[in-house]
Amino acid sequence: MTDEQLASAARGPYPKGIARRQEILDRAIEVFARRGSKRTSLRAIAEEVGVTHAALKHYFGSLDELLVEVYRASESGGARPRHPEGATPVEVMRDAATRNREVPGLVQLYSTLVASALEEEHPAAREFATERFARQRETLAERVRRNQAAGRIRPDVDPVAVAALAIAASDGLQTQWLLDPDAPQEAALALLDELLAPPADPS
Amino acid sequence: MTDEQLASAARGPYPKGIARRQEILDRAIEVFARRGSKRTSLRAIAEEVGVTHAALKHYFGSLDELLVEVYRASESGGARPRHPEGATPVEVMRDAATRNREVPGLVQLYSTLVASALEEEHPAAREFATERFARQRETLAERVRRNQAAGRIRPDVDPVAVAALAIAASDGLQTQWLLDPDAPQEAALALLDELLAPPADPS
DNA sequence: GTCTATACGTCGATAGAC
DNA sequence: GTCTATCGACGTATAGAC
Repeated sequence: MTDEQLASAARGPYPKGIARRQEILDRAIEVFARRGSKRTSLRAIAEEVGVTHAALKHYFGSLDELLVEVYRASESGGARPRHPEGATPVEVMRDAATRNREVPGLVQLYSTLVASALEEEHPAAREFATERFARQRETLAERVRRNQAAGRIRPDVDPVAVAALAIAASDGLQTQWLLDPDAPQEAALALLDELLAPPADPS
Repeated sequence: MTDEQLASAARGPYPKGIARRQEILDRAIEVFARRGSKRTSLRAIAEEVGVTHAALKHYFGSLDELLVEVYRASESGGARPRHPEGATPVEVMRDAATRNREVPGLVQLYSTLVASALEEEHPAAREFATERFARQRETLAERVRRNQAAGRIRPDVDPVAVAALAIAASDGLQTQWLLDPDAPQEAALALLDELLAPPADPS
């Protein structure tokens, strides 16, 4: 089976199909953003988008795959802040968290995807989450190294451990904050940032 | 409506009913422990427990409530390590994480409950998660204060922020580790512990 | 290729018999 | 207190219209 045939089976490689798929995805994203955390079934999305649920299946293969695509698009859709080279990993996560707060239901969607990823019968969600965590750890670890070289993060900490910690903290604090807006999300992230800074040097 | 009537509607207040409920719950816990992260529907659980799904509903009200009860019991069921008064909050979370690893499916169950808690139509899960986070933050913050008084944690950090951070880190690192056993769970928690320790004092 | 119509099996929930 | 019967909704699968 060629790559083209594979792609065809899953989503249609031809201009018309690709465009249609994107069109449906755009509508779906809009529906999610408007709905907030409300219930989302394949059939409900299909109805709001204006097609049958079988059409969604045709383009996306499964509900999980559609949800992954919607999350990917929603996440990268907002205003991208372009962090300066030297921004702290925690600062990056904090900006992401702030942006997430603007999009209703996005954190819920993420949480659902991660929970599904932990169960065997959701391969699409699992692949998404595993890949995303791995890539995030890599990217952030590299940023830690840059910060260490610039003297902005203590040199005696393992970059990968810092990355994993920052991701975990960001994810966990967002859900705590969503359940209880009094939970100290910003304060806790700021705290982590300070803890990672090198000991004060009264040069 | 009296408390007794309320309890009756939900779970049966009379000795026989209570005993039966506990009996069913015990079987359900055993089923979960044996099954690992496998699929869990009200009907599947009922079949393995040896009753109909209607009976489960009678005693637990909803699938969510049953899952919450199973998680509560599984979590507190294992060997309780009784931490020394002076144990660090991170040490406490690390022990909990280690224990969780021994019970297949427990972290998945927790993750499912938290994800459900973020959606409006799961009040039982939401109440469970909100309460649990709040209580955990309180308990851990108190522990932070004790550690600060004893000079084991730097005095200049906010106890509640530390507690929220430790919980988030523990939760997030467990899911990262589950998706990728190479993810630095222990290392990241150890790192957080070190960061919270007071600056070395060469007395 | 794109999409609809239709059907299958399972789900959580509910009503009423016993 | 526990069952059977039934409900509407779900994700998925497939045949075939165009």
